[in-house]
Amino acid sequence: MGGTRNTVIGRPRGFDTEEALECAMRVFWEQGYEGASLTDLTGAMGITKTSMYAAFGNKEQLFHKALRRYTDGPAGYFDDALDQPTARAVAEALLRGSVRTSTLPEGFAGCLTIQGALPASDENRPAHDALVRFRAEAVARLEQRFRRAADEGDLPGGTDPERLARYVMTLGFGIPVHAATGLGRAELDEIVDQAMACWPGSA
Amino acid sequence: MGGTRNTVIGRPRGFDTEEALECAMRVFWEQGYEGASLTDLTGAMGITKTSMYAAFGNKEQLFHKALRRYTDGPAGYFDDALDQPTARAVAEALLRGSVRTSTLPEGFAGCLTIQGALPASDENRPAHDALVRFRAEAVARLEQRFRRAADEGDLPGGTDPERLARYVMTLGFGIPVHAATGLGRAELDEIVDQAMACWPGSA
DNA sequence: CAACTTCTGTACCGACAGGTACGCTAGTGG
DNA sequence: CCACTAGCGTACCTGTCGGTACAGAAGTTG
Repeated sequence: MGGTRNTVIGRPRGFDTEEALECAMRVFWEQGYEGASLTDLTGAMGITKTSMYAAFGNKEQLFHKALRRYTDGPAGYFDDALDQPTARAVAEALLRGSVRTSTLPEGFAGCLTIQGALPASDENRPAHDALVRFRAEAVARLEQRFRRAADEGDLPGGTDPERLARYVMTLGFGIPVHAATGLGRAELDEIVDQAMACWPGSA
Repeated sequence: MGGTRNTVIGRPRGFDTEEALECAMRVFWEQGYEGASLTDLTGAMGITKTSMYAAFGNKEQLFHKALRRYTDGPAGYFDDALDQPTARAVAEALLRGSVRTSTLPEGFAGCLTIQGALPASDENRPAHDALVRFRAEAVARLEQRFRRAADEGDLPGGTDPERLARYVMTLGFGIPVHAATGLGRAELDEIVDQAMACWPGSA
C-alpha cells in the first residue's frame, strides 16, 4: 500500500505483458489447459520460461489471467447482452455474440470457457473448477436478468425465467461445440434464427 | 481368413477384455483423452501396461475402441431416437437420452464425444478428429432423418429440416456441458420441456 | 513331461512435462 | 563509473509421459 512506483528500477521488461497474455490466451483457447505445454505457450508468447514465471507466476496463474482477458475481451458480449432492454434482446445478443466469438477468422473455433478444460483430471482440477464456476455464474446471472424481466412484465405470464435462462444457455453452450465441429457463422446464425422464432410470446 | 480358432493356444488372458474396455471408457469420459494417462487407465482396468498394449494396441487405439463402446452403449440412445416415428418424437427421444446419459449416477457427468477431446493440441489430434467426425456424422444423420420427415409431411411446410436438425443438435451439445457445469437431471429435463414446447407446428 | 504359444510382471527407455538456480545483461540513482 | 535492481538465457532438476525388452508363468498339444 505504499503508492505506485513511478520510476522504473532495474532492467525493463523486454516484452509487452498484455500482448504476451493475448498469445497465451489463444494457445489455451486452441489447445485447452492440459494440451497447452509451457513450450507451446512461451513459444507463442515469444518469451522464455523464466520470463513467463517472473511475469505471471506459473501455468495455472497464467491460465487464470488469460481467462480474465478472454472474458473481458472475446467473451465481453455476455455482459453487453445482459444490458439489452428486453429479455428477447438479451437472449438474441447473447447467442449472436456466442456465434461471433466461436467463429473468429483467426482459425480457432469454439469457446475457451468450454473447451479450456471440460473434463477433469487431477492435475487440471483448478483450471477445470474455475471454468465450471465461470459457466455456473454466467447461468446464474442470466437467470437473474430474466427474473427481473419477469418482474417487469417483459415475459409472458407463466414463463419460468430460470428455466428459460437455462434453455438459452444450453444453446449458448451448444453453439461453440457446433463451431468446433466445423459449422460456419452462417449456419450458426440460422440456428439462432430458429431459436428466436419461437421465443415465448412471439407468434 | 483361416476361420475362427476354437481351441485356445498359449496362456489364457487373465482379465475380461470387455470389462477392461468399460473401465477405460469411463476414465476417458471423466478425464478426457489427454487427461487420461496410461497409469490412470491401466489402474482402473486392473491390468498392467504390457497387457493393455497386447490386448488393445496403444492408447489411441484403446480410445477408439472405448469410443465405439460408448456409442454402442451409453450413447446408443441416438440410434434409437432416429427410429422414432415422427420428427418430434425423434427430437424428444434424442434430448431425453442426452440428459440421461449426461447425468448417470456413477458420478461422471457430460458426454464422452464432447469432453473427450474438444480442443486440439498436436498429440491428441487423432482423438480430436475422431470425435469431430463422430459429431459431424451425428448431425448429418439427424439432418437426413428430418429431411425424410419433411418429405413425409411430418414437418410443417416452410420448415428447413437441416436447420432444424442443427438446432436440435445444438441443444444436444449444450445439455452435456450444462451437466458438466453441475445441473441435475430434473433441471435438464425442464430444458427439454422448454425446447419441445415450441416445436414447429405445436401450439 | 517336454515343446510350444501366449499372457504377465518388472524394469527400463528416451522424450518432455512443469519448474528453478544462477550468472549475465540492461537499465536507474548516486 | 559504480552500486543496485530486475529481467533475461542457459542449463538443469525431478517426475511422468507413452511405449517396450525380456524373462517367467500358465495354459494346450503331443
